[in-house]
Formats: sequence, C-alpha cells, structure tokens
Amino acid sequence: MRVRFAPSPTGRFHIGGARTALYNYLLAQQTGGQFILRIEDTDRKRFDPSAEQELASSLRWLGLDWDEGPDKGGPYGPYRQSERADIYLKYINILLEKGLAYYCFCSPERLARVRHQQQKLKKPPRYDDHCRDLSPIDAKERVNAGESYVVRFKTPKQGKTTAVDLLRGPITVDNSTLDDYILLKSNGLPVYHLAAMVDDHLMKITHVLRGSEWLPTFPLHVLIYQAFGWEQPTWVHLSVFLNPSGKGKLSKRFAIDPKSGARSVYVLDLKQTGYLPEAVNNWIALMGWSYDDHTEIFSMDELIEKFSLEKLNPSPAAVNYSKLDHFDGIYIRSLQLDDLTHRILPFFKSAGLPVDETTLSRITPLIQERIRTLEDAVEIAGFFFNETVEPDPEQLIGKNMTAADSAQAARQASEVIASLPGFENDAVEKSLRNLADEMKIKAGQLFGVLRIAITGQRVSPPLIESMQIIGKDEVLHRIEQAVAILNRQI
RNA sequence: GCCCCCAUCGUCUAGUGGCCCAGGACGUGGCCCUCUCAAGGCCAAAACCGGGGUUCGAGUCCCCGUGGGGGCACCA
Repeated sequence: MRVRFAPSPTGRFHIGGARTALYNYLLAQQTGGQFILRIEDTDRKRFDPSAEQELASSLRWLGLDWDEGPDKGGPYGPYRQSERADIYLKYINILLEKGLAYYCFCSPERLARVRHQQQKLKKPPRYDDHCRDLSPIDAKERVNAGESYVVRFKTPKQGKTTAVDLLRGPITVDNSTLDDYILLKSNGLPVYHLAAMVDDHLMKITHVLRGSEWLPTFPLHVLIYQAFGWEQPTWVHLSVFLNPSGKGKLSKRFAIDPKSGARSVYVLDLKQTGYLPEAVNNWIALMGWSYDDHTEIFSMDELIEKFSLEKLNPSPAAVNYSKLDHFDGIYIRSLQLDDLTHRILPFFKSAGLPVDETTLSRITPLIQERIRTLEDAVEIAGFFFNETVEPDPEQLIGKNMTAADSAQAARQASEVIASLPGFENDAVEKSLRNLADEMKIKAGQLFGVLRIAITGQRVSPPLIESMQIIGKDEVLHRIEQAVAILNRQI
C-alpha cells in the first residue's frame, strides 16, 4: 500500500491536516507500505515559505515520519510540485493531442465578466466554451505567436460520470454539471486537478485519503484518470472538522485562551501549550474513526494495529477540546516520573524560573495527577522556584476564622514545627493535626492558612509534601511572614 | 442560485433488520473519598431530525421533506 499526504504550503499546520496525515501514516505502517510526503506548491501567490518547515516539525513532533519526501528523496521524486513543471507539461500535451484538452485564450477579465453575468441570471457559474471549439491548429499558432493561454479539460457534454468513494459508494453526476476546468495556468504551472492526478499515478499511490472538500471535483478527477487510461486508486474522502460549536468548518482563528476554553487548531500551538503528542494523536484519531463501542485509549502501536478504513465515519465532526484535555490527563498520568520531569522542565525554563532537575523530580510525583497539560505544571508548582512568596492578606485568613485566629494558628504551627526534632512527613502531619484538635479547629482550616502562607496559593500540591521540598527553615520563615501580615490586619 | 456529501445523547461515537424500553466516552449534576486542587469510586439526567413506504419486525433498507456541512477561482 502506497499512500501520501500532500499539503499545500500556504499557512500553518492544523489538526485537520494532522488527522489526514495520521490516517495515511497508520495505513502505511500497518501494511508495511510507504508513506509519501508531497508538497503541493503550485500556487505561488499563496505560497508561505515558513509553512513547509512548520509542517515538517509538526509531523515529526507527532511521530508521523514519512518514507519519501522532498527532504528524503525517493524513487519518484522530486516531491515538490514546483519542481515537476516539465512532467506536467508532458501530460498536458498528451491530453491536448488526444483532443481531451484545449487551449483557451480568454482573459481573466472576460472570465470574471462571464461569471458575473451567470450569477446575475442565477445560473451556475461556468466557462462559456468560448475557446472550446477553436481549431487546434489555429490555437497552436496563437500559442507559438506568444499569446497568453491556459489549457482546459474538455469535459464531455453528455453522459454521466461515476466516482466511487470507499465510504460513500458510487457518486454519479451528470457531466453537464461539470465545468471545463483549467488544468494548466498561464504561468505554465498546473492546478491541483492535473498535478495531483499525475503525481498520484506516477508515484504509484494505491489509496488516496484526502479531505471531503474534494468531493465536488471528484468526478473531474475520475475523468482525468480515464482520459489518460490509468487505473484509479482507492478513493477515501475524510469528513471535515467543524468548530466546537458544530457551526461551520473549523476556523483557523481560534486563539489560545484557557479562560474561554478555546484552544488553537495549530499543532505547534498545541505542543507549546503543553499537550502530549500521544494525546493529540489519540484525540484526532477518534474524530471520524472508532474501533469498537468502548475502547478509547490507543497507543501509536495500537492505532497501527487496529486502524481500518471500514470504520471511518463520513459525517462531519465537531472538535471537542475538553476531550483533548481528558486524553492529555490520562497520558500524563501514565508517564514514568522521570519522563514527565523531562517533559515539564522546558516549561519551567521558558517561564523564566530557576528550575533545577533534582528539585523538579521531587515535585513531579506531587503534581502528576493534578495537571492536564505540561504547562499546568508551571501554574501549580512554579512557586517552588521562587525565592519568596507574597500571600494575599485576605486569603491568609482561614475559613470561618478571624485574622487573630489565623495569626494564632500560624504562630502555634510554627512553634510545633520548630520543636520537632526532624521534619518527616508523618511527624509534621501528626503534630499539625494534634494542634488543630487542641485549638478546636478543623485540620482543613489550619492547613488552609498554612497553604497560603507557605505556597502563596489557594490551590497547591499536597501541603506536607510541599513543605518537605521547600525545607524546614524556609517553611518556618514563611509562616512567620504570614503571622506578621495577619497581625497587621487585626 | 446550482451541484455534492452527511444526519443516534450538548459533543465524539457503538449499532450493518430482531441481541436496543439504544451501549461507551467527554462534558454536566449528585454522592463518597479528601489538607486545597486534582485523581479515583458510585449514581443520575441526556439521543435514534420529520413524514411516508418495504418487512412478521426498522435506529438499521427505499423515497420525500427538513436541517447541517462542503463546493462552484489561472487556490489547494
């Protein structure tokens, strides 16, 4: 099985493309076939020089490595369409010679005018066949004379064309609803319809998995294959991703905004936000594909083993970021501690914290089940690397307590801790609980005051364990600081 | 406007004529656990778009509506 992922480098790489790439990759791995990366850069106007880079690093991050591609080469290169112009010309000429394509000299202005009128008359905008029946000899002369031209496909006027999609079955359309599509632009480069068909054939692609936005021109593609007399690949059109609301195609304007729950659609943004590639793969794999009625967690190896085209779902799917969070939490909790430590380390660094791996490795077990993304680790545990804490005076006052109560509780806690011979977890916890009993307050109230005093946060990793990492002296110092702050409020 | 595709809980989905008074997951609500927050456990609410057929029997097949999505470029 030979499959390909053929994006056009016109913008950032998003999860829709990632899913298409993933499915292609899975098929190749599963069958021991090849996964080809082809860059469809025939549109020089929309070309974005940074796009191919981002695409490559996104795919690598996800672990979707390709067997043949622009950087790797392979037996059917080059793998960048802009470098294959002469190949396309050869096939355009074949069509021209067969009388299945023709030169068209209409100016873009004329075409726009024609289109405009048709729309005004509420007729489908289509080419008006102005050049369709020009004599090939005359046309060739005009070409030789240097006149600007394009080449159009001579779509049959009569009959029907049936295109077979693996998920949807046969799709039959009247040829009269099809246009005489442009195959070769006036700049000498082909459009997708020609380039992709020629490449898929030459690169011996056996299964084409692509977005369902190609469904309307699918019959044209079949017609092109037929015009060349080539055997068609198996066609599979993947459903589109919809916005989380379910309204409209996934828009690329989602910003990273944790408050509103919005996330970016871009793979690299997901990486930067602290999602695990394992989670992202698992998440996108399940949008449009399922294995059975209950299995949801799939490692890459399991996906390779269990993926099947037959279980693909043709209906559009709204993306659900909270499910991504869920998967990410699961994968984070399943990580070995040292692995997790290494993964969260860069996030502390980029937050500008003076993190050291030894300390961080003691923190990791405390936060592993509390974070949904790697970035969350900084939020919950960043305070460990701050020299000082600045507790909010208001928050320092315990639940159902006055400032005086809280100050007293803190002072006594400080004394109890100071009097301890060591600083072991059990001893600290036991003595603090005893203190709470003696003071006739709940342990939770005492812990609450101390939590703010020591971590500066209302939400933190477990208090006693956190104290161990901060150290006895600093803990006592922070409690004293809190007492002082509380005293000012009495 | 024309063409094409799709249609099960809010969302992702299972379901290929009887196993379905429709299963799982996320999310939501409640309870338990609990030093906060999580995690974990238990429970709950929540769907076959509508109408016609076909059939002994339809979520499952067919038709028509409706709704949603996509496309209609010298973009892919």
